Amino acid sequence: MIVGVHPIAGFDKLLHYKVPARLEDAVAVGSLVRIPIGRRFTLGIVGVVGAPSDFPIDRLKNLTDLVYDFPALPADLLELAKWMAVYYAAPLDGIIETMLPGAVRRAAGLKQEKLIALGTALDDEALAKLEKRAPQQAKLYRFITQQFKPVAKNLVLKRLGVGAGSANALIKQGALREMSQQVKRVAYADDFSEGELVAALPHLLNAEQQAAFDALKVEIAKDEFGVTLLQGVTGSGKTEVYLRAIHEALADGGGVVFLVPEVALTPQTVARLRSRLESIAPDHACVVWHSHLSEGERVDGWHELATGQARIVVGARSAIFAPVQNLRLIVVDEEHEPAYKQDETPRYHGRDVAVMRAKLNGAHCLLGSATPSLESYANAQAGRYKHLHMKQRIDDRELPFIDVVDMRIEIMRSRGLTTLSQKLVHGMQDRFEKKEQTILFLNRRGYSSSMMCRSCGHVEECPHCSISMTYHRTDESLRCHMCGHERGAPVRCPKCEAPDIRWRGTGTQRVEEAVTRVLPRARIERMDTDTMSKKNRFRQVLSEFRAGKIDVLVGTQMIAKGLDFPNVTLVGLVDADMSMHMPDFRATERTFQLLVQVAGRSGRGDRAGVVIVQTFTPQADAIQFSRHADFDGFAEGELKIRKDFQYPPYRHLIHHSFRGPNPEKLLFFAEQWARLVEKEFPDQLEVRGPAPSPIEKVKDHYRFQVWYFTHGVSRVIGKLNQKRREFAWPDDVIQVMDVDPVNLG
DNA sequence: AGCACGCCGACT
DNA sequence: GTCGGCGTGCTC
Repeated sequence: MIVGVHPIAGFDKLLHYKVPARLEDAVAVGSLVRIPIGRRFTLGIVGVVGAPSDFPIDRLKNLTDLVYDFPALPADLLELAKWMAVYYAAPLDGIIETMLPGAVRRAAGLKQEKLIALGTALDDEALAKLEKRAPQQAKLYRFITQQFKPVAKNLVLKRLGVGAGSANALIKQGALREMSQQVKRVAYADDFSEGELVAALPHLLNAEQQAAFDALKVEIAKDEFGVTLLQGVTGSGKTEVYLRAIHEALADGGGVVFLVPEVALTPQTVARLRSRLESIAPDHACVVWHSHLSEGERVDGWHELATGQARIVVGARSAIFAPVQNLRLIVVDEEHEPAYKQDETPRYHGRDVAVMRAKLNGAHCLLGSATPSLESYANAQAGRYKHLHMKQRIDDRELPFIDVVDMRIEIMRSRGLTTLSQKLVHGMQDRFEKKEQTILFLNRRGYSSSMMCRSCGHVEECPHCSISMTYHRTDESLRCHMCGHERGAPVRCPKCEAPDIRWRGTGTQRVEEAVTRVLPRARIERMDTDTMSKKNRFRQVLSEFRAGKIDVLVGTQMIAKGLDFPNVTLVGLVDADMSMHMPDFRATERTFQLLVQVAGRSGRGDRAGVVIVQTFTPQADAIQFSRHADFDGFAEGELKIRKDFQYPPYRHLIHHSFRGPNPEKLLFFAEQWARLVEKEFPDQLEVRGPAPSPIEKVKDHYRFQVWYFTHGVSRVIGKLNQKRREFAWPDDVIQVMDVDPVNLG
């Protein structure tokens, strides 16, 4: 029997090995095996059974060992890994590595045992000397000389009552040899502790939940691939629908993966979910999977799933790689969350991988969100996903005190450039007098301005990137900070021809200045990348703010990192719409939500915390605020897009980086790349900015980068990989840095 | 990733 | 003459 193995050794090539007769029955596709490679040993995953086509069979080596007698990377995960390698232009071995828990990669489960055997034999004289000077050592030595094969070190020492020191001394002088061998660990004792079974009441479903569940039940019963987008406002009880669907899949004998964003994996959440799931399927343990588990815990859970003792896993992003058998359902909660994206190679999106894994297994994938991502929404609109709605809240709670200020009116009133509305200014002054605090949020740093039409609200955006163009005073131009697109600054509005163009100063610096003007005695601190360059500054400012030494904090996204400010009773979103024009508007949305929570928590008696939202465009009417708690109390206050909000169409922004040690070679790649784009992708690919970018030196290697937009990621990357082979580019020369959906209005 | 091989400058 | 720098290529 001959098998092809993917080594986990830092390179990406299928190597073939002969399988020793004793292992033939147990080795199969997906097995984790130990292989000799060069003069060392590593682990590898069996990828195919069969002889190589381009390598002489008589030169094949034997594989050394089988680590587990079950497939460590089941066929579906191996397929998934191959798909990911193409889709994310990442080396396959790296992907396989991320799919396996670290301990498994190091062949844990195999206990190391030290053996000792005879080394260079001592002559009689030396033995006699030893006998006299070190009787313990002599005793051990004599015992070993009587053995036919190496013996377990700890066993022998215990039997003979000899200390480890004696053995080590003999080993050191060469009379004995020490070696280690791996021993199969005894199967895990099934001792998962009975978590207090929190009263796991089967909640009654309301009409909407029931309708959603009925629809899902049909989908799951089909036993074929499909995706459902469950769009339900927060508090509409999505979780209960998930649980019913999971029950359905488990009852069918299937396996389930339940993904949640990492932040949602609090101990309470996990405990509650776990007790509910285990009451649904009492025979099957629920494995919890996240980055804070100890290595042992993770291996145990992995083992239970891989052997079929457990059929359901709840976890963050990487839980999508759990070796769940007979997969029938994957649930991705809060599918829009950016936490599903991995920011290191291999860069992948947990939700997209989930959809693909469902496809490979003929399973159903359920995506849930109150505010679906653009790509999921677009897929639902296009009919590729089934779209379910839940619009009704289970319990209506009071709304936070949220004021939306129309800045167009504000500007007319003040007849000039306005950064802070009257309402916000009065609010801040009031807080200052009461010794309470204010946070002003604006996700643009610096002093730069953007152009905006005063009569129609039009914001000039980059035609390629959809971000607002930045005004550069030096040469009277508008520039895109993303792709470098440039045009002369217009005199009248490009849309309605009105001459009322306003150059809005919306950077944090300008906000800080404005606050100083209206609150001259207040202590103001600005927090953005410009001011936080020093390492400890960030923590220092946050702790000072918390201690009340700062009255007003002006900041960008980064203030969302330490949001525990009980004395903040006013939050100002200085420019709500500009934020919504940014490509990463969801991150901004998230910051909004967190800030609304801050205000929601800090009410004073009968006086609720206040959020003042400043906005210029009618589009902001689509922004709606609400305050309520989800099932786990995770969201206390939330901003969301109103349900009839029109999602803009989207494309993907792809960022590739080409790297290598040789600049001349890289230059050659760059030229080939340019020719490739010209010839192969005239309509699918729109390369932006200098393409390719100049070659630059980074640490010990060189690189150039390319950004482009595309409607079909897999098509383009597939083509690119094909060309890579044709051009004989090295495997690792291309790296996908990022694949991001971009909204283009 | 390791490791060998091979091609050039420095030097016990 | 050899030692050793790293650039290049291979590992079944």
